[in-house]
Amino acid sequence: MTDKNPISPNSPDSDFTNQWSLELSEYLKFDDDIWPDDDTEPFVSEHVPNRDIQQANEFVGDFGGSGSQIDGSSSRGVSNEGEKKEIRDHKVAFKTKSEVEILDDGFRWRKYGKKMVKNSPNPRNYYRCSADGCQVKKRVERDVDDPSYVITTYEGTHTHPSSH
DNA sequence: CGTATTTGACCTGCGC
DNA sequence: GCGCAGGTCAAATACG
Repeated sequence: MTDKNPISPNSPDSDFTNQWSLELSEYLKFDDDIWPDDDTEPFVSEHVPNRDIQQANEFVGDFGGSGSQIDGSSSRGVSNEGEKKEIRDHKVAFKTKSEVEILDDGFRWRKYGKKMVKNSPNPRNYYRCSADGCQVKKRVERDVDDPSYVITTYEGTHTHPSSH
């Protein structure tokens, strides 16, 4: 990776600077709760000028696939400490139209895993916040029907200012 | 030199 | 009980 944006060679990057110059197509929500619409926003706060990503309204519940539920909370190995806090499982999935998955939302993400989903020929990337204490996780996967679309699933809530 | 990224291995949960 | 699917960690490597 020599470039930060390995996009198509013939695409005019005029609009593809390095921000969210894309259009939110669908907005998926999981769980009963959602981030506060006025505080501690996971991303796109004051860093992104193109903040036209307001509450869409496209509910897509079939994202979970067939029986595949998004779950990542499990006691690792020999854990027994009552770490079950009030931390709600803020699981939010965004379907964005972009050619790159490395969209800079103002936070630094460190890739910690790549897996291939059985329902898609596309790999799924797992990112985690680089900030200390920030246990926010991000999951990026390409759409099966529209490879031009990227499904980003955010898990958790940032607790530190964007150090970017 | 430090940080980010990579790939494979390994663990856990569920299903059959 | 084993296999599958999905998720996570860890060591090595690349790059700034």
